[in-house]
Amino acid sequence: MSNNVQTPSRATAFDAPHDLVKEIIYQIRRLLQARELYTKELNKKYQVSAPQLNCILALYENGPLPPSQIAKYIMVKSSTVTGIIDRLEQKGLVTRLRNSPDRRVITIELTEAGKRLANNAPPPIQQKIIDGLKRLPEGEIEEIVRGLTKLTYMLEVQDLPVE
Amino acid sequence: MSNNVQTPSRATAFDAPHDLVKEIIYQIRRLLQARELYTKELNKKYQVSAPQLNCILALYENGPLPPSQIAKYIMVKSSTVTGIIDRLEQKGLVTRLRNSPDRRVITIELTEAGKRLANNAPPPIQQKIIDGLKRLPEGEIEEIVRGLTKLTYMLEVQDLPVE
DNA sequence: TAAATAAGATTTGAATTGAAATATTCCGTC
DNA sequence: GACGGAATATTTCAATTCAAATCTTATTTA
Repeated sequence: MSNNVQTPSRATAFDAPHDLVKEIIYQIRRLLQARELYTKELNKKYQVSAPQLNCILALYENGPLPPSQIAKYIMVKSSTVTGIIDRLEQKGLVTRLRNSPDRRVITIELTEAGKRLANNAPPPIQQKIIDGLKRLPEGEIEEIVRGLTKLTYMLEVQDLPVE
Repeated sequence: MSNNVQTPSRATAFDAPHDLVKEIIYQIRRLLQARELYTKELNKKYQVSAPQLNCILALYENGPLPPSQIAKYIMVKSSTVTGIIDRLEQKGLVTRLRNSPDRRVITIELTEAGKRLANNAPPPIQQKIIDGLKRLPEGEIEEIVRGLTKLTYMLEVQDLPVE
């Protein structure tokens, strides 16, 4: 992936849809802030943050995984996963196992408490989005997906570096 | 805004567009990671991060502002702004002024170096989107805006809490 | 006027994030 | 078997983010 910083080229009067672009940037920033506020709230009420919850759900859906795999599922670097696992382990929700023939690999496994949490967990994003989308005709949902996909494609994260 | 964590209601087979919802969550996560990778790269090449740059641009476009106003422009809480200003001040790009009759208020002002940076600034993440969007017909851009707006509307972040 | 309240900025503390450096282990080649 | 490189996990470091608490200053109320 080429994530290169480009040479400055400030928008001019000739950039056709400049206001629309501003609107898009603005909406993206809103999405991200909503996400951030939600994870803080989650943490207060359930003592588990969104990244931690995503990690738990990845393990619940896929079985025990090494950190490198978790990183791919939840789309963060593996150095980030280490910290998340640390905190989940402190809470007794996961355990680190060294049971692979390859002794570089460790396996992260849900404890019983971790499985219980996975079953009763709040959704990893606002229920509002899920509920809101349920009320839309499938065509509109597809439109949203198309739009987002175009954006991520522009950002060249289609092929996220696997590290 | 009520951003409350709602009672768990895991999606079931009866949730029609479940995979599409997952796809949406996935794409949002991608947007976030793209933003994060970009800001690291920016920081390495220009010694200024994306939030710092956005702060500089907000000041450039609107003139000197107090931290509380900057927070609104770049959509973060004001305690976050304090840290950003600290680092910009250390780099000599902005200065804190106490020139308001209300002595609680401080004003952040660009230095000459700060103005130079604003003029020659590397593009914030926007530029990639701008360049990408230039190649799309206006109708598709509007589609993207519509989709994002629907999402943020669902989150009821239309009225982001001002703090 | 005195006390309570509000507003603006900051401090503190915890979590996330990724780059870079560091171990540890494995694997191929010599 | 020894060495060099690749893979896996971790550590370290700096930046961002927000909530909550704190400090200072204004404003309102009693």
